[in-house]
Amino acid sequence: MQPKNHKTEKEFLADYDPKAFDRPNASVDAVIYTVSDGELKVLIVKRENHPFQGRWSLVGGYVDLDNDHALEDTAKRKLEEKTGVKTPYLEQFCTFGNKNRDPRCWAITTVYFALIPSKDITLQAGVGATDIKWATVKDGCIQEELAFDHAEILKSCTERLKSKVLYTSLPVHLMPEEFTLNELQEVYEMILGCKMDHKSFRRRLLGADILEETGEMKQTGRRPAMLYRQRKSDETFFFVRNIEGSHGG
Amino acid sequence: MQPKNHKTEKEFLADYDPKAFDRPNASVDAVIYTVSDGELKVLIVKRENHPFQGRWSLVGGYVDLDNDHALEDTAKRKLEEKTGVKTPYLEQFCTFGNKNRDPRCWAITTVYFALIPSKDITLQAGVGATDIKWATVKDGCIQEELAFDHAEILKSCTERLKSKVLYTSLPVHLMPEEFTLNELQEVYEMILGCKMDHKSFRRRLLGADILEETGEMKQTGRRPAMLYRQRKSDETFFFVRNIEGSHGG
DNA sequence: CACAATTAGTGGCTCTGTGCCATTATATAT
DNA sequence: ATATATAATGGCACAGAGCCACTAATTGTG
Repeated sequence: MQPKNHKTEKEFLADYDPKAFDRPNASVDAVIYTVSDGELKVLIVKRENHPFQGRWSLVGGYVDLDNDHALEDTAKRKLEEKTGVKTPYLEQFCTFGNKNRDPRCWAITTVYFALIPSKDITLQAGVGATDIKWATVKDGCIQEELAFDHAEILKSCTERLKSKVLYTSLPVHLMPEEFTLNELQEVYEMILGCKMDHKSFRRRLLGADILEETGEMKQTGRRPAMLYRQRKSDETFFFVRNIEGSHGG
Repeated sequence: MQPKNHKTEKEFLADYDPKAFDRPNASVDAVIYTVSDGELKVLIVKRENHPFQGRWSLVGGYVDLDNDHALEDTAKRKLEEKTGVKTPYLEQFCTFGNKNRDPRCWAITTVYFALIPSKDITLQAGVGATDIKWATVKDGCIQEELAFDHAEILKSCTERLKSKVLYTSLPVHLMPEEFTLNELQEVYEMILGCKMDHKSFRRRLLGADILEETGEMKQTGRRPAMLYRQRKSDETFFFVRNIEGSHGG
């Protein structure tokens, strides 16, 4: 069959104008989680510009076509701008795209989620934001009203986080350098919203062989607890069985 | 803090020009799987236009800003155009975006994957394609050379499919209206590339309560086998434990 | 210095779901 | 009848989770 277009590929590319077509407006957002004061928190910024001027929103922005090599770089760049963290746990969650989510036009946003320890982070509002803070996540929601469909994004992203916590070692990425097993368990419980059995939890985590003893003990005022750290190979562990809540939780 | 922009949101929206900014070129692709002749297959089309004119590619295209309400509608529309199937199992897989994947410009594509039974499908090349066919997937690859980064997309998408098959009832969506448990098991084995134990498989699938007996038996020339169909509530079942291959597979 | 209180960690049992492999059941072909 | 092929079940072992009582180490109190 004879193609309609008689140009060579080279000629075609030379003549191509990306702005000649109507395409969705593409952006990147990041749901940045941490744990502090015994609560799951998410990073939000106050929007400097329209639309939703003055409203809180997730951290996000547009791809820098010259300097971002891939989508993930946009997410990493935004995260580093706001928190200074360079090597977070970062995972693509989902892409939301429809006609109504942005009052300006048909818009899509690729959402990443990040897990970072809360220590040593100094927040910076940076460009496009007049304020920045951690908001407490309860049942996938926060008190602050969010711009665009960000409340819905946060909700479904938190659902995804919860379901992955059932069969992975993800919460390890929320911990500081050194931590006790009970502290780790508390983070699991906080995310899942239910208590877990000590014995099962220890068996599971220690059996995964992803942690190593530091040799130091944490002095808590009661019986000291062994301190652990992540092993070098910081790959997420996938358990073959889901964990359950217990104690009627 | 006083915002720089003194327009009202209404004024801002009235003045907004989506084409004033450089954004990635956003598209949608679909990895459409089926099973026939005892093989896993994926739908590919031959490109009518530049770039990669004449090369095979995954089914895909651009969002119709007027008629597609959401990203998923674009995937559904493309799938129906090519196969006539209106209600496939369709799931968002991942969004690929970087500077180099399209020779024209910074491009992102949101990839969906679909599972459809092979019966009653008549393929239509449609607009933008000069040919269309099913290609056999082996180890996540097909023989035909694919345009853009579609080979990589197919590979990682097939990996995702495999990993989900370990703990879900997804393959049910590849089956015809009525099927035997052994036929379903063969599809599992084909996707995973290893044999499974009969007893475990039956226990698992029947225990999930997602199938119902039709009452009819399939006449195979040997002992007849019970025919099953999906129950009405066609939600994917998530097992709490992964299944393993066996028999040294 | 005994003893309570608190937190860390283990022992030992049951239960569920899977792996494994032998056995029974039902059809056709000769 | 007997062989053969496919369908389906029986029965046991094993891994990992739930459960709960127990031991261990520390501090505070009389």
